[in-house]
Amino acid sequence: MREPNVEALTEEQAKAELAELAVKLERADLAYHQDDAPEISDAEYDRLKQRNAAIEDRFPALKRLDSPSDQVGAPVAEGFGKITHARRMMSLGNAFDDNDIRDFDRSIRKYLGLPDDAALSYVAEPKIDGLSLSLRYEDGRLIHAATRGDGTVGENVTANARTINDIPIEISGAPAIFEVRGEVYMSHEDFAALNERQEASGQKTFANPRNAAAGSLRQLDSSITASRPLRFFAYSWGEISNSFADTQDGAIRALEAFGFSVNPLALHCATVEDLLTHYHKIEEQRASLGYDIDGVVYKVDDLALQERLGFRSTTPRWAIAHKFPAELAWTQLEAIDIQVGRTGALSPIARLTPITVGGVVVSNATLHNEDYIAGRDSKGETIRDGKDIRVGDWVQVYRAGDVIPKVADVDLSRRPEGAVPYTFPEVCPECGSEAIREEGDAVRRCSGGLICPAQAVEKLKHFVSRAAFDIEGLGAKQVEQFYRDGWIREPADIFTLRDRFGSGMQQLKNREGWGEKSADNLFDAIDRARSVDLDKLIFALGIRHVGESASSLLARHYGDWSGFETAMDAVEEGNAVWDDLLSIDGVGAVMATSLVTTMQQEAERASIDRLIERLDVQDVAAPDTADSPVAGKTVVFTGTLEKMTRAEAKARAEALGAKVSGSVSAKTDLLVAGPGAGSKAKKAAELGVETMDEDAWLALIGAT
DNA sequence: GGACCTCGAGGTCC
DNA sequence: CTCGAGGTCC
Repeated sequence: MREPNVEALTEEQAKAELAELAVKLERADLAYHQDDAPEISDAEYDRLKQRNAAIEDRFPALKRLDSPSDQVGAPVAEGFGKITHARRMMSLGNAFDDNDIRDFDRSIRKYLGLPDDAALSYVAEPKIDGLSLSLRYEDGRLIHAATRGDGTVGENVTANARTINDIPIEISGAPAIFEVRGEVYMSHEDFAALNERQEASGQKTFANPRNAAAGSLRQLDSSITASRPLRFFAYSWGEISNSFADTQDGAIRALEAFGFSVNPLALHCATVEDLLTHYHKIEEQRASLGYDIDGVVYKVDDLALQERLGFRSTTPRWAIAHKFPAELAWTQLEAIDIQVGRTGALSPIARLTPITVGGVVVSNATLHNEDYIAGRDSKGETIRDGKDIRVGDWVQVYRAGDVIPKVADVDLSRRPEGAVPYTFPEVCPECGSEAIREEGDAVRRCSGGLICPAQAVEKLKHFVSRAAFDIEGLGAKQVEQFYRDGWIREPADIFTLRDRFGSGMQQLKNREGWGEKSADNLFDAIDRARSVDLDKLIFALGIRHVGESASSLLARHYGDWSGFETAMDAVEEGNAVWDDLLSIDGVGAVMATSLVTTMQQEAERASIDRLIERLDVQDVAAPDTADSPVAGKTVVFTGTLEKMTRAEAKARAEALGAKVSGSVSAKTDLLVAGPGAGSKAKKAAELGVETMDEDAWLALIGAT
């Protein structure tokens, strides 16, 4: 098909085509360099490049930061499209010993209101150490495949998933809409062979099968993925158009019948003790399985109960991962360095003689805080038998959760002569200000505030981060560079960058990696960022204890910047504004104090005022209450609930936007009364509060 | 006491 | 992106 003349393109078409060209050219580059097997002819490649340049010439503003025409410093970006999961992909809670599992069973019984001796069965299966993938089938055909991503939005890796043998392109017998979830992994044998091939062809080898699988699935060129021996176990599902099983065990059998590989070690267990027996059996077989596993997953078998148990913010209540003990290794502690964070926290880092732990070379480990180094935990209790950590010591390290390197133990018999206990600095190593440890606080903090360069830089990094201003072309690295050069010292400086260098932009252009276009693009991105939602702005300020969710609460409460600002100016502990602030569900005294102290601190506030002048702050609308019959209502439960427990009733009501309270007052909108309701029902009647029974409530919220 | 959030940390890959 | 400690809220 012939493309339209460049002159005839609308800006929107041009943008779309540039995006397409970027992908095509990148694929071609990759195929050419990595594969020695170009996908398109040289002539075609040149034609695409020329067209890309022509469109960029006509629409200079549209030129991408990762433009294929830029030879230097053009990082690979957005190779994959995004897919929003129809159902969130959750992670699992972790357990580390048998007692954690008994607690898990107890808490489920409590939530469901089941007695200790009632039957409650589970399914146990190995936790594959790979990466999770969600496959969507419609009418039996694979529509797309998405990685987990942040759980809500993943990357579209459909083309790559199609190359995996264990993933059927068509299935039969499944519901019309069927999202299968499972784990992509690589076997030990295939991993070893792949690394041999990589080495033979002079390419870099992978540290472990997990990384090899992840790297292979995220190839932009699916022909490379096809050459990698990936496998897939199905174990779960997302959106389905109709139910296909009553139990977890039945679901696994059904997945198998539909044509998926399922793990042969999945086992239905009638009791917790059976789960633990199976765990230890799997642990014994671990080395001979032929693929990496990092624990055993337990799930409540009855799907109706899973439904009732539901989810916490990131994990289901009805499943848990029982992790294997971490691998340990001994190495020497060469030094202890101190890093200063955004809030001024001084964090000690162990510099270690590099050593391999769990398939990865570790050279740093966190030491948390000064008590941890001294051999005490936050409650003053002894850890590591009270042994302190000294520079020069031989220390045992492991990767907690198979990720974070930590120091587990110290070998006193090998302690070098003359080793002295570590003295934690009482002065900030970055700015020399006093570092103060508040009573009852585990961390020591630099008191320098804005004068501390480390804090200033970390605050700026936070300001431009993804969840805050998210300015394209201005990442952590650039911020550091700009700070060092004195161009950006506080957030407001970002928005005057163009004015300052508008005419003398030479300085920026002359810098390595910055062409005229990329500088222009940066300024355009900054201009776009001027229009910012109130919640993102509050979050960006980087106030201690005020994170993403608190910022959103505050923004919704105050609505616009002037409302927020007025309140912050007027608030005083104990006055009406203070009470109003604390009335926000989720805001307590500590957060409020931190917020108010910061907003009323002169230097800090002046900096914020300078910033606001440069911005166009967007109001935040009140939460959408349209789709829930009880949103915003205050509900009280009383009497015996027969179909659900208190905790369950509360969680469900809150999920629908209701506020659940313990006692009836004039503020109460609705009383749900079971049998045996007493004084509360009476009081509700006196106050004229609407009252209904459990069945009416369930009908109201559309549950059965 | 449990759930949730904030914060800070290191490691790997594209 | 992951995890865990510490802290907070309910």
